[in-house]
Amino acid sequence: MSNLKSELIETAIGILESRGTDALSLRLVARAAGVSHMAPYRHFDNKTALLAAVAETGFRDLVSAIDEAVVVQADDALRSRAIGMAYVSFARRRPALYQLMFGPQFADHEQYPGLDEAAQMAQARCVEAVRLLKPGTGGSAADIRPLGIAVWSLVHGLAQLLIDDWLDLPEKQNEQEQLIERVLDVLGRAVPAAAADNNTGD
Amino acid sequence: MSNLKSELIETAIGILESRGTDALSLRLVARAAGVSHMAPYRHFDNKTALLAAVAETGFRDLVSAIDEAVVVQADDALRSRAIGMAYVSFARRRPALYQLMFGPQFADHEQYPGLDEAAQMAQARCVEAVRLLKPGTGGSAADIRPLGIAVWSLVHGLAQLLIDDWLDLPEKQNEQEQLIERVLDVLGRAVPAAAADNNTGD
DNA sequence: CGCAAGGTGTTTACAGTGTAAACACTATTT
DNA sequence: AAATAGTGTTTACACTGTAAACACCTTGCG
Repeated sequence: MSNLKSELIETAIGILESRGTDALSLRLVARAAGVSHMAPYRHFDNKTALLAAVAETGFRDLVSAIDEAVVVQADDALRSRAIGMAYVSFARRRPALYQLMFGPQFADHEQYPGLDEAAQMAQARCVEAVRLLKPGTGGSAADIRPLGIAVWSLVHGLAQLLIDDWLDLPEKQNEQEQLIERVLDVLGRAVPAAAADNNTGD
Repeated sequence: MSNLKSELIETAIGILESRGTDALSLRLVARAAGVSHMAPYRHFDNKTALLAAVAETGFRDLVSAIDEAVVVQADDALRSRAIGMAYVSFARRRPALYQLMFGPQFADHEQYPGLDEAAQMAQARCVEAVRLLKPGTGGSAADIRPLGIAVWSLVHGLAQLLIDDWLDLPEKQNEQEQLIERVLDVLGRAVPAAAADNNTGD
């Protein structure tokens, strides 16, 4: 059983979040973990594979954060909103990790099945946010797919724009959160409308 | 007047789009441009500054692509939709460039004012997409701000998810585009609803 | 028991990277 | 004519990811 593998992942996350993405070199991770700079290669094919493992635990943390935020809510509408807020909050709380998770390095998803699976779980939470708002029987899978994608896109895009500071936000933090809530609510109100559209359309 | 500066930018874009982000090293750009590997430093403070210039022309290209798609449309609703479609199409057509544009390297926006300005122009097109859908007098700036951010977030997030292949799309390309349209339309329908909400709310 | 095998770590080596420093040439200004 | 500023080059350095060869330690098996 190799203790070192998971220790490297945690060390990498620590460096990522304390010193930033640019400082995250394999050699530094190895040094910080107290091993030679080639030791990581016994547990990961290459640097990207280590980063993929980091990204995977990132996705699992994200899913946990969402689930924890959801269970304490009283009704479905609040639960749905909590998913979006928890998602964005996670990204803002751990920006470097979040960026890594969606970095372009893992283009070949076949190569990192664990990462892909963890990401799917995050996506599923967005679909869940839609389902919680849809009235009635829940509808067919085909119906909610565009809505689920829309929620994931909105929430992910907003997270990125916030992290990279493309939006100039109000200074006060509660105003920031209010603005974020309002952005998320745009979709929150759109979902029942779209669902009703589908019902009358058929 | 230095021909080399803009030539380096174009060369960099060429490498970026033909060989990918990982291959984009300063030294390769210099070699491809036929100069010594230190020549770029006469025109850019460092590698990031060159990348910022590349990103800036990327944003300008994006804005051009949107504007060209808009002018040929017949009415406001079509124009609004065309903005979103053109945005996403650009990202899919030039994925490496798009990723670079939103890369985390340019966190300090004070340092790259040209880039920031170009990005603001792209954001303005998203706000415009909202305005085209809002009925009546256009409302106050505060009203549309969450809507504009929502549009930019949705469109940007969708672009990223598409580029990095997180969504598993249908194979046929026209089905892909139909799905994308449906995702964008979720917000397209939400905007008038939200606007009406504001009107009745006051 | 002895010993082969495989897993885990090390040292050494190498090509490639971003960038600092010193130098050369050319055009412009005074 | 001389000083200056702009543009390019060569050289040097610390750092990176990774390949290769070697050492150790466990484990299974004859």
